[in-house]
Formats: sequence, C-alpha cells, structure tokens
Amino acid sequence: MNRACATSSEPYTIGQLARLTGVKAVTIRYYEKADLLPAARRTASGYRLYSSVERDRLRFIRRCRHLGLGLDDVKALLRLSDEREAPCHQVDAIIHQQREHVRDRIRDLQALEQELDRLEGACRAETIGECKIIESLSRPTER
Amino acid sequence: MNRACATSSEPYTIGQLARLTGVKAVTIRYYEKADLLPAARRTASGYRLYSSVERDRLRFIRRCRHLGLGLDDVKALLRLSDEREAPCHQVDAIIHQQREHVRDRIRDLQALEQELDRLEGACRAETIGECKIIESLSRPTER
DNA sequence: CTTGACTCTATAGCAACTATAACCCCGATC
DNA sequence: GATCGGGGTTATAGTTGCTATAGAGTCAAG
Repeated sequence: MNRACATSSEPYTIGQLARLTGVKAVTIRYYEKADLLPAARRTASGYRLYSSVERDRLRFIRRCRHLGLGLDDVKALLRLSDEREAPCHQVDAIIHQQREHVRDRIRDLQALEQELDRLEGACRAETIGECKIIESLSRPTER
Repeated sequence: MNRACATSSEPYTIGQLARLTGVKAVTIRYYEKADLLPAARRTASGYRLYSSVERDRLRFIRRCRHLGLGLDDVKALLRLSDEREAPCHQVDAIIHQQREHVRDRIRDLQALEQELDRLEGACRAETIGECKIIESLSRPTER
C-alpha cells in the first residue's frame, strides 16, 4: 500500500481526504456530525466517499480555523460563500469581529506577559518562605 | 437587606466568601471538588462555612488564574507555598514556563492579526461572488 | 487465509467552568 | 403559623473542538 501513491484520485476515502486536507479523519467525521460537511456518500460496505467538492469545502474550513474562527462562524461563512449574489458585509463583519477579538486577546496577554516578567524578575530568594513570587501571589491586595 | 453589611465577618457562608474574593459560589464548590480547597466545615444544616484561611487561599488561586495558570499549576503553587523552607526554583519554573507560553501565544495571535488585517482590507466588493475574503478562503493554496 | 491497515459506530474525556433542576434553610413579614 | 425571597445543597448536563478508546467490520496484499 503506497501512501504516496502519486495523488490519490476521486473518489476519496476519509483517510485520503485527511491526507489531502490536513484534517484528521476523526475530525472530518466530527465536522459531518456538526453539520459543517454534508453526510457523505457511502460505499456498499458503509465507507464514506468524497469528491473534490468536499475536499475544497474542508480546505475552506481549515483555513477558517487557522484564522481562529469558531465553528459557528465557519458555518456562517460556508453558508454565505454559496450565495454568490448576496452582499458580503456579513463576511466582512465576521472577519472584523474576529480581528477585534484577536486584538483584545493580544492586549490581555501582553498585560499578562508584563506581570509575569515582573514576577519572574522578582524572585531572588532561595527558599519559598522568602520567595517574592509566592509573596506576591499571597499579598492581600485587591478585594 | 444590606448586601453591603459593612464587612461580613468570620465565619463566612459561601456567598459571602464569593463576594469577598470575586470568585463565584459555584466556582468555589468546583474548586473544592477539584481539590484546590479543602472540604469546608459545615453548619448543622449542611451550609459550608469558611474562615480567613480559605479566603486567602481563594484569593491566591484567583491571582494565579488571572496569570492564566491552569488549575494544576495553581495546585502546585498552593502546595509549594506551604513549604516555606523548600527551595523556590519550582515556583520560578512554573512562572517562567507560563511566560514562555504567553509569549508564544502572543506571537501566534499577532500573526493571526496580520492575516485578518490583510483579509479585512482586501474586500472592496459588493457581493460575495466578488468578495476577496471568500475568494481567499476558497483559494486552493497549500495542500 | 491471514495479516495489517483502514474504516465504522458509540461513548467518554479534556479544561474550567456554567446552567439547570429540584430540593432545603433561614430570617422577615403578614 | 404560613409564606416569601434570597440564600444554600446536590447531581447532572452543557459548553468548545476536538481526541482517545473500545469493539467490530472491510479490504488488498502476500
């Protein structure tokens, strides 16, 4: 069995599709159950079969996920991408919102990083009893 | 009834403790079950009662959580904070690791932000059929 | 005909809570 | 004493996006 059998051609089994898209087979099944992919056509023995349509859809999903979008957003984008005549402001909105989301998260994490820097630099002690980190965490500050 | 009844004094009910620490009552119970807090003393009728010891422990937990530490790390820090004679390099290690973690995450998110910026700027179309965002997500690039 | 890789389903687990249901308790009021 | 509101109690399920496991069937090659 040559896993590198050139480019496996249509129709694809789930494993072939997984290799083609970089999405694991279990995850593909999961996406089917989560309604991101339509129920796949089956062989007589029940194996799922896929075409390039599903392959492309799955790649679309994967790109969205790489952008950090949640499955609901991905679902919305999939739906929208089929309505070629519709206005695309909903698409813009999803991307925009995600950007805001990411920006907020970055800000939060940068504050965190500073705090951790401060903490990490603080400890010059040998034992926990003198450790500024533990002290800092124990200090009755706010609330 | 006066929710601002000066400072409620020991012993605290779970709700009072929640107000004092900013940790919700359900979460306090969850922490108990997760072994971050010892099983609380109870009234005759089964209400949990807390003292300033638990209050301080809970504040410690909350600060750790604000640093983004996982409950396992918090648990470790709690354990360590009781061993005042022990060397504190394990404490340092946890904080250091978390800083690395946060830094990595920030880098990832910054890459994401750029990509989202690019996408958001790209769409100058009216309909989805022409939308560069959808196009970009559909484009057969990698894999 | 047996192996080994692949596929199928269903179920449980992860993190760190949050929500729900269904009940009990307590102090205040009527 | 009944009742009411705002507590508290438990157990269980849901969240997100998978991942792991178990137990079984399928398929092509040797």
